Amino acid sequence: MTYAWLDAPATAVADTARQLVGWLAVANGVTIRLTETEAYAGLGGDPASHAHRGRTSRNAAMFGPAGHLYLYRIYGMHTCANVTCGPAGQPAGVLLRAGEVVSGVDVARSRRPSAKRDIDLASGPARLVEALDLPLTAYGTSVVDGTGPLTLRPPAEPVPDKRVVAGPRVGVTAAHDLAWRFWIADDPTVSAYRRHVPRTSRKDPRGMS
DNA sequence: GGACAGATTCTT
DNA sequence: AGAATCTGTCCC
Repeated sequence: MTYAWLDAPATAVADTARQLVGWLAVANGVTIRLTETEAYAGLGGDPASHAHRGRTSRNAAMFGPAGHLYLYRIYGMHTCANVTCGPAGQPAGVLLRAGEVVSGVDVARSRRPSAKRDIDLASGPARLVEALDLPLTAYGTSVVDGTGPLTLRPPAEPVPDKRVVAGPRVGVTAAHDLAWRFWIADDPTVSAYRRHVPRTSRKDPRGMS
């Protein structure tokens, strides 16, 4: 399968993020309708991007062709999923921030025992990955040709523009002015927006003990 | 070699 | 508001 965004330049990553709102993410018996996405560029223009400092073993997938999984571990315990955009050599990606489980709810619940309500099953990037049970071994696999565990499918009807809101990215200080987060207005599965706040109490701030 | 902050989530 | 807990980056 081929889609227009697969051939879009990396500079169009925000448009791609917008388009992917409403798409279906299918993996391991669970289907999630994406309600929230976030765009990340790379070299040069986007200090918040993992690719901003150049290629590493972790972000290598972002430097590859579009339509592949860039998975990364965050805070030592959670995994987040991006879909790569742009041609090889031009890093860009769309973070799958949240979605609504539309099939396989029982399976998703068993993977997310802490979720109190169904709308909490995938209401965050790490929650979404856990609901889909995407292992790190799926790193770099295609999301459009069926060879990997995750497949992205377009919705029957695109989400109309008037239903999609754009705003600042979550948890990001750099480039705070960019409205590169997209979500469906009033959707209960959209992750709660939190202004970036530095971590507290990593160590005794006074150096006393 | 070491300190630190982070595209988070869950519990107090 | 704090904890769990790993890694790239920056600064010795």
